Amino acid sequence: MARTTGSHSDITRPKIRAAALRLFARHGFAAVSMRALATEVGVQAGALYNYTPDKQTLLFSLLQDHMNDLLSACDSDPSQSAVDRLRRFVDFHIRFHADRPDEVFISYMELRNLTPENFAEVEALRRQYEDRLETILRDGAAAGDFAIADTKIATLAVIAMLTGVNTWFRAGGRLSLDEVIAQYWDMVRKSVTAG
Amino acid sequence: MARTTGSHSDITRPKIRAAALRLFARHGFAAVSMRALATEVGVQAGALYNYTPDKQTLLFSLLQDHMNDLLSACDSDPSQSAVDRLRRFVDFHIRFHADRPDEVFISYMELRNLTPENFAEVEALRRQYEDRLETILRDGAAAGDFAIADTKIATLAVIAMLTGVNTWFRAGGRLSLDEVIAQYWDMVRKSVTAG
DNA sequence: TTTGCCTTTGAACATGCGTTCAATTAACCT
DNA sequence: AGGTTAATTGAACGCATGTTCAAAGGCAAA
Repeated sequence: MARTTGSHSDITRPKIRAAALRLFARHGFAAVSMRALATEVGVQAGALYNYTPDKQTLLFSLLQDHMNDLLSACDSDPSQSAVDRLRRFVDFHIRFHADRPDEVFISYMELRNLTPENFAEVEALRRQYEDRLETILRDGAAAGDFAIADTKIATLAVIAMLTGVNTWFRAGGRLSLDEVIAQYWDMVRKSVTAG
Repeated sequence: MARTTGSHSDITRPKIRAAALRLFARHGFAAVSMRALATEVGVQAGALYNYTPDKQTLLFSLLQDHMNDLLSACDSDPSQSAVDRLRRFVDFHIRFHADRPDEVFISYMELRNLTPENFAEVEALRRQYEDRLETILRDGAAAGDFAIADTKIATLAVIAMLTGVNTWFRAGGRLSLDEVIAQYWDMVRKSVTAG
């Protein structure tokens, strides 16, 4: 056999990316062989190399696209008040991440499996995202809306807290996403406001 | 050659654990071969099997010991006020974790490389630790000291926030650990208090 | 000095890894 | 209908993997 009926790059390419996302998230990048990935897609291992030069580049591409999606979707309207922008950020962050558990998981767990060059690129994108939040906190502190000792620490603390939702939240669980967001917004708001 | 001069299980055993901790944290469990580990220790791969039945058990043992250390070190004196106990918890958590970056990293990253049985055991220990914090929050909420909508969420949010320190804190950096703890305590306290 | 235990070596085993490529065939264009 | 391109197969490459084990030799007690 050779080319199979119905085979087309427009079909196979997204299947490979989806399968890689799922398997990398479930078992870890190093633990997923190209043969296992190919089996999940329904092709032989050799066929994968029509779509990626190597395994490393496949991982990098997934992480890079995820970070770019994140930055594109995160609008920061500087005309609103810092409090409103922070509220929108919390809502956006939790919702966006809850929608993409595999991407988020991989983006945190598999960074060390990137080559130094690829790591630097993804890390720069992540820092851009953190800067969006830090800008909000700094603007709010300057305006007297927030009481924050160190905006860099507060940024990292808030992001860690929000991203933590992904470790336990499951749609259809005890709490709806709206309820979760409401409580996190309450805690975030109080944590950066004068007590 | 066979047995080497100076070889002794009291020396080799801790060397293996230390090397495994370091390498697993740096490269990930799946990416570290038994031969690479043996090289780091200074023995041949076969010698490792005097100290662990297999690679999986070595990982499990490291995680289990870490969680037991954590639970032993975390005293919870119920005679104090909830606010004091929470303050002590924040201080303890950040300090304990900052002292053991490799153990903490592995405990979060390599859970999925445990067999289901081993995973369940480690997970149970982790839940015990979370329960310590939740008890503090629930007591404080009952006493009217805290304003918390859902103590389970608040528990997870606070732990995620605190553990996030490990992703960026380095001794000798811009801020001392005391300064970091002070700011995190400020944020945690405000986040669970009526605003 | 001899005896027996403790520790390590080094080779071997079967299996799996990422990657390459000529051959093969489906899909598309004219 | 025929020719070109795109997609896939399946075998092969060299090398690394976790684990086992007989042989060897350091160590401590008698």
